[in-house]
Amino acid sequence: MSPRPYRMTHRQELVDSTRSRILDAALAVLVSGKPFSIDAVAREAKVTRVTVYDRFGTREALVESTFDHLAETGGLTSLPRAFMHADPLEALTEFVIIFCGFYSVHRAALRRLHALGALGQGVEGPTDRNTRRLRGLEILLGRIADAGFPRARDSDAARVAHALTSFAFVDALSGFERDPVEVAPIVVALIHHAAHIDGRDSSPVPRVQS
Amino acid sequence: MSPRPYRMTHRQELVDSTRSRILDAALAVLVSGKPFSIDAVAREAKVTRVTVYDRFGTREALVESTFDHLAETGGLTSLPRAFMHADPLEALTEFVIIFCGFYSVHRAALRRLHALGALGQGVEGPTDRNTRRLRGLEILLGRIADAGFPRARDSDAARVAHALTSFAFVDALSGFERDPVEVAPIVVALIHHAAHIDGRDSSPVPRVQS
DNA sequence: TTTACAGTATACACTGTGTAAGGTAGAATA
DNA sequence: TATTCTACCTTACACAGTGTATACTGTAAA
Repeated sequence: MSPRPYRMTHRQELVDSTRSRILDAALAVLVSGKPFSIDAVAREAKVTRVTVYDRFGTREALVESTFDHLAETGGLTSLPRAFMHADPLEALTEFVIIFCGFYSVHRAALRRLHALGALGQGVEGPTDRNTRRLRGLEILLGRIADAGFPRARDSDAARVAHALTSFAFVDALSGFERDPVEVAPIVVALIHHAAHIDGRDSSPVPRVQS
Repeated sequence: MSPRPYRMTHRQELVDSTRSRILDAALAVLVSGKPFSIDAVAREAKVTRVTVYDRFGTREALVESTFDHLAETGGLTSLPRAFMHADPLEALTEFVIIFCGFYSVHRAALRRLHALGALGQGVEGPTDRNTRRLRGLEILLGRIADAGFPRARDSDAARVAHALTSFAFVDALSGFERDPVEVAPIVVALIHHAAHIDGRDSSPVPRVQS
């Protein structure tokens, strides 16, 4: 009665392709402005509603997966480049710019995605997606601390930087007429202040740019 | 055929009371975590679903009214007090504290309310609720500019302060363990920096506190 | 050739939305 | 006091979306 072993190799590609077709469809529906229903997603993906439930189980899980899919395919892949700068301050700037660009491109989708996520009555515990940005900031601020701004390692600094680089804040700061990438310099300046990088009261004298 | 004139005096009180009973019920449902349905609100208000539609027309309008109801009855009434401080810097601090307190008390409701508002496919144009906070900040920053920090009147300053005092940012900054009122000092400090109140490069010398 | 599995087609129970029609009680008028 | 107006109720209906169950089809894997 034990089922015959069955390892999927070539076939897994088909499965994966329908999966990402569904996720792309979900994004398309989000951007379109039409109400986000499983039915609309399924139709857009040219797939049955049942298949969507089969892949993702619940509506909430589909939203979660769409979030991740967006992060993986939406432009955040260039993020490691930010960590390769020799100058940690430049690295931080690049980091912020990449995120603002990401927010800019997918603004409509992200707004609805965040709203849908907040409505799922889940306590919205810290997602790894969120903590990943926080970890990145901690690393960059650590390097900045090593470069002569020791207070950048304050526990507050990373927390504040995390909130300042959140989609919610960048979106609010951009308002209706501005593009998120335009406000990146403001975000960077605010982080500098929060991490005491603007040289007001950091004990060692910051490096003077020649 | 013209209807007899009918001015409601005493009766209007009853109408208003059911109206606010519905709005209180809406808040209760939001806080409870149960899905926000017209049905749940009606049951909580001991009123028929039809009555809710009668009062508010559509679900979206109910959400909007609930937002306003929260602002009117939820603690923002003490806001004028902030404008009575002689010292505009203290006024700004009080302003921020009042909003953070408001966010703190109604955090759960505000989260879901914002999510519901963002899902209403309306373009989410600037609500007066939002612009009212912006106007308040412009006034306070104007006074601060008059008090010796001219750059506080920069157009950017108010915009940034507005984003920094948004529920979205304060909520993100508070995270899961902190209370929104605790982060008020951080918000104030960031606004000071955005408005060049921290004395780094404002042309006239700021007042020295004796 | 046979089995396992992704995906389809269809149907059902359920919850929620929004509207319609007619009834009741009580305040506002005459 | 008798009448009219109106908030609110009861019931019902049409519709859209969610989530699950059942039986079928095509194809990759054994």
